[in-house]
Amino acid sequence: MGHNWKGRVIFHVDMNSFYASVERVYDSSLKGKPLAIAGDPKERRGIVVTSSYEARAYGVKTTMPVWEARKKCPDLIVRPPDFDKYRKVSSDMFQLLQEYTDLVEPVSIDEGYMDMTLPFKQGSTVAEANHIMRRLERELGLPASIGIAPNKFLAKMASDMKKPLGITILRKRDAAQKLWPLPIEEMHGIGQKTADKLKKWNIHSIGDLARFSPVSLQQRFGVKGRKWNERANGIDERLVDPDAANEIKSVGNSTTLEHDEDNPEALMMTLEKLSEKVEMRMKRKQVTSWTIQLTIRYNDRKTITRSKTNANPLFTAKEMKEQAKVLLHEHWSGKPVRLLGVTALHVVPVDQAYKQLDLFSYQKDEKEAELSQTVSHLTDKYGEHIISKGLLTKK
DNA sequence: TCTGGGGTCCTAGGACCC
DNA sequence: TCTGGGGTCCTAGGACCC
Repeated sequence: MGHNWKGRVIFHVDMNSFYASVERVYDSSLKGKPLAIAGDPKERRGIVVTSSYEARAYGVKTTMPVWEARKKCPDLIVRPPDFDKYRKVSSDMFQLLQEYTDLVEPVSIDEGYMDMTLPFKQGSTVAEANHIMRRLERELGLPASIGIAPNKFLAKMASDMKKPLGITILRKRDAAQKLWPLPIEEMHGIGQKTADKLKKWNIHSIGDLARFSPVSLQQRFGVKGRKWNERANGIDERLVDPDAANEIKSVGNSTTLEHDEDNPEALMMTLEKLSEKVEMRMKRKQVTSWTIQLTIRYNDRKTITRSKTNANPLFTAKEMKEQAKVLLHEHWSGKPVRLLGVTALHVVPVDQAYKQLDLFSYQKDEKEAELSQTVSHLTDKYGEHIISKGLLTKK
């Protein structure tokens, strides 16, 4: 009965049909009805993003086209997604979780890990999870499921076991009974492609994976293969990292065109709009980037990406637009395009980029002209206060 | 008259440098 | 005269997740 000082207590909090639940908070007439959040079918974006449990009972599933969902469930109510609203509610939700511990790691808009090892005494774990679940429901109107386990992987698998409004404890010693019977597709991190490959090795369940030779798995699938074997055996050392979500790596914007497009002017115009949106979001996040990536999906769904890394960060929408246009000009086959995307890669905070640039230029005099140009961009975009912290004061 | 949009991580080859 | 080995960066694609 002594305190298990070696083990961790990890929660995985998973909101149930999050977007649909949020819509119901704002419009109570949607309660108890089959509801799907989906894009506009007229714009070819009509796929189901989330659906209520009432809709799921009819066979409505995520990524299903709206026309197909309506065929399965004629009374289906369809609402367009409102991501600004969801982001706001999501931030309320994480704030509530942070009342229990600082060690909250958001993994997506509607789920996160909590390291609950320290905040309270042994024995109160389930009560604490209950408290969180009830408050999410009462104060925010949102149903959630919580998985409790000694590590992230088991907590994640546990939160899936009882939905909606479920609390599931999954200890390492429960793995054989509760985890191993599950089909391999249900393991987090294993998708259809990998499942198909594993089945050729006669690995059909998580238990099969747990009992399989880790050496063989590593030989065939690399480090990933060994990790699958470990996780299937209930082993996962990854820490809950509250800062993980702040370390943005890329910012992108893409759109499926209303119809397949082969008119270069129309494509260029779309590219401009996409670049402007990316630039706006980067500005809001106070980040910059050296690399621009263009994504083209053709009408046969074949998708290519082409990227270019610059000597200097691309600060303005104009520069990003130019870069994206050059990439399109160089790499577009001329065939009709289904989707276009612009993504800034290798994203870093503006102040950090500025420091790197400073050091670089300090060492190379011939970069002086380029630098002062960049500084003026910086000044335009972010104001004097950023500049004054660094290079200009040195000069 | 199918299959969105936002991401992350990993792999692998080639260039380049020492 | 026929050539190593390590490290890093860049690029492209693939798999996966929500």
